[in-house]
Order: sequence, then C-alpha cells, then structure tokens
Amino acid sequence: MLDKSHKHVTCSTCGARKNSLFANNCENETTLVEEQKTCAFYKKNQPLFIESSFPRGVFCLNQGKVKIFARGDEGKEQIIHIAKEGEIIGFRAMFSGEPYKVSASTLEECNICFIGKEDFLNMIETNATLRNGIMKELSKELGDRAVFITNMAQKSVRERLAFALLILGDIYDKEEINLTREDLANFVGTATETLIRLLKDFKEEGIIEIHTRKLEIINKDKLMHLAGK
Amino acid sequence: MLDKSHKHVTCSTCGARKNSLFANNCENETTLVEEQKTCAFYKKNQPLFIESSFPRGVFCLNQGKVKIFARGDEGKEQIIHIAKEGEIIGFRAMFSGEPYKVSASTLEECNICFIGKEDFLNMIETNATLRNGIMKELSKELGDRAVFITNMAQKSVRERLAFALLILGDIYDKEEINLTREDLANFVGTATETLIRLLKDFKEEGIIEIHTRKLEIINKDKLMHLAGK
DNA sequence: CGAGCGATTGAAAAGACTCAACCACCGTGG
DNA sequence: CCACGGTGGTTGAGTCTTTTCAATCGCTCG
Repeated sequence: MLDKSHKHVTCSTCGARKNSLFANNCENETTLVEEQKTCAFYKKNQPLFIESSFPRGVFCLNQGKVKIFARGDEGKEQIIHIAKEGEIIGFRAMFSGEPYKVSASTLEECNICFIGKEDFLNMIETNATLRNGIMKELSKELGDRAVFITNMAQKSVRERLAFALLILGDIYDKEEINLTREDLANFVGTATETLIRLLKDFKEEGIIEIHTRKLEIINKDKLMHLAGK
Repeated sequence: MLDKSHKHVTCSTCGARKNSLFANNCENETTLVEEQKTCAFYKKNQPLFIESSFPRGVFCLNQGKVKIFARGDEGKEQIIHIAKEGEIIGFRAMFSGEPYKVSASTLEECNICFIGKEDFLNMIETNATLRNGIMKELSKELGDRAVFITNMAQKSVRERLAFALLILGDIYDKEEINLTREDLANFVGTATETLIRLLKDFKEEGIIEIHTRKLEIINKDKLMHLAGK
C-alpha cells in the first residue's frame, strides 16, 4: 500500500528515475525537471489520458502499474502494454502531431508525475542524450509491436497466454501477477472465459499457481517452451 | 516496367523525394546525400535485409513496392507494412541498437538507394528538421501498430480483409492491387484458402473485381463499412 | 510441351466464442 | 454482526469461424 499522504516526489531522490530515460540527466537537468513537473497520487482504475484526445504532456510513473490500451469497434479493450515504475508514458503522441491512439489507466494505486508538452519538447531539443534515449525507446517498441502483431496473427490463444505470462512475469518481477481476468484476457486477446479455462489447464500442468486473483509462475521453462521460444 | 539500365537516381531530381522525409532538405543537404548514397536496381522478390541481422544503413525506395514482414515460429510470414515510393526503410533498427526484428523484400522490380549508417546518423544529428520528421514517423507507426494489434485481436478475418484492402488501395493508389494470394493472406493474417474464399465473397457482393491476380476495388464505401470504420 | 508454382475447391476437424447460469468474495448499510 | 448487492470469477453447452489437408486446376516460363 502506498503512502497516500506523500504525493510529492522529488526527482533528485526518485528511485524510479534510475531505471528511466531520465537516468543520465545531469544534476541541473534534474533540477529543471523538478521545477517543471507536477506530481499526483492516482487511485486504482483512474485514467491518465484517453484515446482520441490531444496530449498535453508526458507522465512519469514513479510507483505502480499502468495499462496502455486501445479500444476496438465494440469498445473492447486491447491492452498493448503494461508500464511499470520508471517508465515515461505518452511521449509517442508528443511527436506524432496526432491525438492519442491509445488510452492509459492505472491498474493499482500509483504515484505519477506530469511534465508539460512545452517543457518536455524543449528538453528533447536541447538534451541529445535524452533525445537519443527516446528515439531508441520508440524504435524498440516498434520492433516489439511487430512481434506482437505476428503473435496475434499466428499463435494460438494458449501460446499467446504463455507469452503474455512471461512478459507479465518480468513486469511484476518479484510480485505476483495481479490483474483481473478481464484485463489479462484483453492483453492476450481472447474472451475472458477462454482465458479462465486455459489458466486452469496451466495450473493442472504445474505451470502456474492461482492464488484467487493473483498468479504465480512456477515453471518458467515450460512457459517458454509453450510460447514457442 | 522499369528501365533496368537506369540504375542511378539523382537526389536533386528524384521524384520520390518530394513525398519523403527528405522533402525539406535544402540544396546542400541534398547534395550531401547524393554523394553518400549508392543506388541499385532490385529484381522482384529480392531481400533488402533479413530479421536478426545487424543494420548497416537505410534504404530509400525510389520506385516499386517493398514488403516488411516478420516470421512466426513456423516460418510463416506476417506482413507488417508495405512500403511504396518515397519511403525510407529500415531506420528503426538504426536507433534501437538491436538487430532487425523484421525482414524486407521487394514485391516487384525496384530502384532503391542506400545510405550508410554513419552518414545517416550524422544527418540525423545535425539536421533537426529531418530528425523531427523521423521522430514523427516513428511515433505515427507506433500508433498504427497499436491499431493493427487491436484489429488482429478483435476483428474477424472478413473485417481484417476489408481493412487490408483499404490500406492497399491507398498504397497502390491508381494501380490495381498486385500481390500473390499468399502475401495478401500474410498481410491479413489468415490462411491462403480462407483468403481466397473471402475474395470470392467480396467479388460476388460487388465490392471488388478480380483480374486474375490483380484486384480492383469497386465499392470503397462498402469496404469501409465492413472494416468497421 | 511439360514442369512447377500459384490459385482454387471441398470436406472434415479444431479452436475459440457466445450465451446463460451460477458461484464467491467483499464492502456497505441497517 | 449479518443480510444484501455487486463485481469478478467459473462452468457448461452449443455454435460458428477458421484452419487443415488433400486434391485439382491453370497459367506461365523455359
């Protein structure tokens, strides 16, 4: 549980920054960000931004998990990515000149800082290291999404679930995976019922443990094999 | 048919450049590119680069169409994008530091120029307009791929085919769509047989005309409706 | 003219989805 | 403290889309 009273995060002492694109900022750059940002506590299931609206800045995730998702024609969510501590969220739309093509929403209680568009773009313009980091990140994600598309198109739901659990295992690291069945289904790209049946199979095969809603990966090797790696 | 003897393209007179990210280059920048690039004629079905190899530079498509695809575990291609005249190909891997996650291969006879990695990265570093164009492009594609993923996960094959044909209609512009059934199936993300059956349906519904291998879109409105737009 | 690849068709099987019902846990308010 | 309502989780049955496999066709190129 987060300390809800502590809503202000200081960049210079921010633990999440070490793993972020701001990691290589020097001291006066950090101070600059510190002055420009605002900071807020988010409850579970609160939106950061919504598809088709226009971006006003970027979000810096200090604590918690955030889902990035698009909505299909019937309104069903497709989760594209789950962001964890240290990630900067929403910078894509800073450059594209388009409205957001995805939405972002907290999966749990979060501490999130905000940097305005102007400030962020200025930083990009003047700080080559940061800029290169951003370009690298954009590029990496683009590659990841090519793989994601291919998985969606060619793998069975069972294989995709295995793949998804591996990704989630990394994201949740030492914690247990903690998502609603619906969110997990929307990440895998399947119906909730199908997902539940497959989880049961995985459990019976000794691949995962199910602790009510939380999932624990028992046999990572088997998962990797299933995912086709 | 291309004039195969004319293998050299001059940037300053290159028609494709007008629609490219190099469009805003000033004269001496254009001269610079001109000096650095090499130029080649490609036959049909020739690879530009292959997944998991390391990038040596970027490709500038002067004439023709190029498919960008990933391979699934069984080797089946998933076409992610089809590039046309004016597009710069392979710059993602310039920044990511990773090997290519996709392959590129010509779909027809092409004229393609090549700019080495060093030269390209220098240009990016010094030319802010070009750089911003690249960042914008990376961002746009990232957004497009979120939509692509969602379509794959949620739409039926029929809907995806409609969607694909609309995209192809734009890419082939005034020409007729000219792909093997297999390539089209690998773009839509389905089996070749399924694709063929659906094409037949579309034809019977007066949506497309089939001229042996080439396809002509007759009723774009109906397609848009089918694609769920 | 024949080989071979790409295109097409049919039939059967499999995977996944939908719908409907039911359960279980949790927080709320009486 | 307990009944209530609601959300999220689970199960079963039936249906439908899509895939797979096998066979045939037909054009094009050498």
